[in-house]
Amino acid sequence: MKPLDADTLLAWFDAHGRHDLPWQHPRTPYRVWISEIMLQQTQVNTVIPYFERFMQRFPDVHSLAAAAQDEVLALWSGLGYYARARNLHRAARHIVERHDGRFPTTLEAWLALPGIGRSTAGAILAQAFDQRQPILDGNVRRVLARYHTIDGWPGDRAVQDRLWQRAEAAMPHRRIADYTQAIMDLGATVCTRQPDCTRCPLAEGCRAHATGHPQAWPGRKPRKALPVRRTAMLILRDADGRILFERRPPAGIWGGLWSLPECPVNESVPRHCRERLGVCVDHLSAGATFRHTFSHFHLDIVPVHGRIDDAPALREGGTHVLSPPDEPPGGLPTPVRRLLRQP
DNA sequence: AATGCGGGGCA
DNA sequence: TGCCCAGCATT
Repeated sequence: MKPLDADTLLAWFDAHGRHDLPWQHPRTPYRVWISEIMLQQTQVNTVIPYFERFMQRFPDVHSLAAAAQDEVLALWSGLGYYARARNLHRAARHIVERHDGRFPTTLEAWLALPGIGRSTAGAILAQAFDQRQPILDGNVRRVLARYHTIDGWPGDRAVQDRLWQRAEAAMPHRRIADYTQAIMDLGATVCTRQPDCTRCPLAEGCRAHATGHPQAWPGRKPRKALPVRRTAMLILRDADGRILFERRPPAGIWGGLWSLPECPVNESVPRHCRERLGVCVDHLSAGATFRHTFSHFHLDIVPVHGRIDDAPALREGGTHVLSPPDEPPGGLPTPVRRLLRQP
């Protein structure tokens, strides 16, 4: 099978690709690394403001390694998949402690860092070090699955293996950093879910385009109906208007973030607060239920407002704190931020 | 409401 | 090695 033509793609990139992304100027290993982690599961336009704020606060790997996890998560708050931020922070410490603050230049060394898989490692080496390494992110997967009409869901091992083979075969021997950005840009701007083949430089050799139904690739993940869980989120204010925040466990959903105390919907809120939080609540009122959807379940959230004592006997050191709603003690999950914005 | 988006961790 | 897990934006 004929690989796609890298020269044609590079010519398109020179004329129509994205050359003004923040991590391209300057294109340092640190900036490329941070951007690649943020770009896992998250689109470019969403990432840009987070990237700018992150660079302001943590301009290099040393400042990141020296930071408290709370501060890293606070800057990540709203981006989702918070394990990325925890792994990024661990990786920064790893680089400072074991690589003397210098970035690795081999695939193996990057893969040894938490949060770095084959595609991310390839993207960093190609873009920051101009090494000839393939990548296979969602954009590239879409382009290659269509160009070669590779059937099946890319999550399947066999399908993934075929895509990696194509990704390797497509790499040019020069301008690898530009090529890597080019094929991602094509997937992000032209070969999207509803592709615009009239603007595609590769349409001529694309087998999916030839079928007239390019949107049929890549195959979709087989989906089940998501279960629904319910919880009450407690917005408990003291006399000064401060809110009771609760730190979530270090892993799992919203791991390491600050959130609101929760109460199972079939339990009495006052009793739950007394027994689990050690506070007395009154003036309870429920708000409108809203839905937050995770990848594998819906969470229906009932906001419950209440008043608590001036000096609650908070249990467990460090897991609970009273703070003004606009000055949370750390990063908050998106539904909690939304809850505190519109009381 | 459905879809897309990489990698970690565990059996 | 094959599952299960995770949080947003976009459509």
